[in-house]
Amino acid sequence: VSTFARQNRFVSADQELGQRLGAWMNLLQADAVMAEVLERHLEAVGLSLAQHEVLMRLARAERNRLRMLDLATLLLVSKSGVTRLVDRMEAAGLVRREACPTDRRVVYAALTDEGRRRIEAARPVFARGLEAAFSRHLDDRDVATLRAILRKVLEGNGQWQERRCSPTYEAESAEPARVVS
Amino acid sequence: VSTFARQNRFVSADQELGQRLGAWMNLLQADAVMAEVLERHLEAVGLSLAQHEVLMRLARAERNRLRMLDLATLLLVSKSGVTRLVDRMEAAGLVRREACPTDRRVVYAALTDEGRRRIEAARPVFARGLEAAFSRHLDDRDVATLRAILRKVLEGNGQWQERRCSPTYEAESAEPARVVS
DNA sequence: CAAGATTGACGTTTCAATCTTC
DNA sequence: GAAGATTGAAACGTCAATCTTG
Repeated sequence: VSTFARQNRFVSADQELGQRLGAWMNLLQADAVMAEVLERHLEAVGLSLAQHEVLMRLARAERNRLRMLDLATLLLVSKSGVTRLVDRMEAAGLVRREACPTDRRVVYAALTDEGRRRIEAARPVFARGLEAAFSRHLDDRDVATLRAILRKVLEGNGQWQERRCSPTYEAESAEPARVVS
Repeated sequence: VSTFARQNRFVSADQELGQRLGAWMNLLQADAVMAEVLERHLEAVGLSLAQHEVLMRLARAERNRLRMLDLATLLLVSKSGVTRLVDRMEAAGLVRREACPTDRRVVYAALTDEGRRRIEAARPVFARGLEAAFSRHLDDRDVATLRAILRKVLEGNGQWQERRCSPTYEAESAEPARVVS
């Protein structure tokens, strides 16, 4: 080890953090890399990653709609964040706001026909993006192991929620397109 | 994956996508949860997570300084992003811009005395944050496995760089890029 | 011309305050 | 008062254009 390394407190101090800091850095970067790949793939169908996730969440939700606050929770954004996101997507015709008849404080974000077409068109594209960023480099055991470890982290932080963390992609096409008046 | 499933492109594709999608969602959320815990811990020493990473990168760099562009690469932000970040941190007295005598296009971001004090004060706090968000829930094998898997993903995407991904890599080049003939 | 850094314009997200409804 | 949603102001980051230097 160089003289510099011995002089630098951080190098030795990092031994305490050990592999933990590295794991955190790798997590950050894997996230960034994968997001970039997915974003690039979704450009082909004119959706941002955020928009895609909104549509995906709505597509698999009961009656293809979610309360604004529930959507915010699923997307890991703030209340105002989801308001603005839905603003833009409503302007783009991808979603529609609906009133709740039983509680007038509640606003639903609902999938439009156009939104449904777009998420269905995006599906194979997104799958290919995930393949390119992820599957191509990992086997099934790796993926399962990764999920198990991440689950431990989330559960340890009291943040594991089946609905948010454990997707069952098949629900998306369970219902035929609904009539919209 | 069974032979039958492999023959059925729909089923096979969906099952695999579900696992991959789940892993991606878990990655996103683990990232968000850990970032939030770390931010909260760092509040005690008056640093944001982004500021902390700048100081940490500078603290371990040769001569405690880095070219703006190298810093941007390490932080996974754009050129202008690092300009703005250093603007704010310079105003806060945490870093200082320095000219490069041999190449006047280059600007270094360098640690100030105050910056050094702050990153040293932050070190145990950050370590506790990492412990709370991460280490507490995983054993050494989990961490090693996680890193190995994430490394596969990064390498597969051509984004593995020892310097950026491995915290024990001590030396940063303080010199301008070498000319390759 | 190419590399490094900054700037201006812009898009996105958050916080705090506000409004409405329960 | 509390819950749900929205709004204005501000923070933060990016892109494209620009400036300077090699």
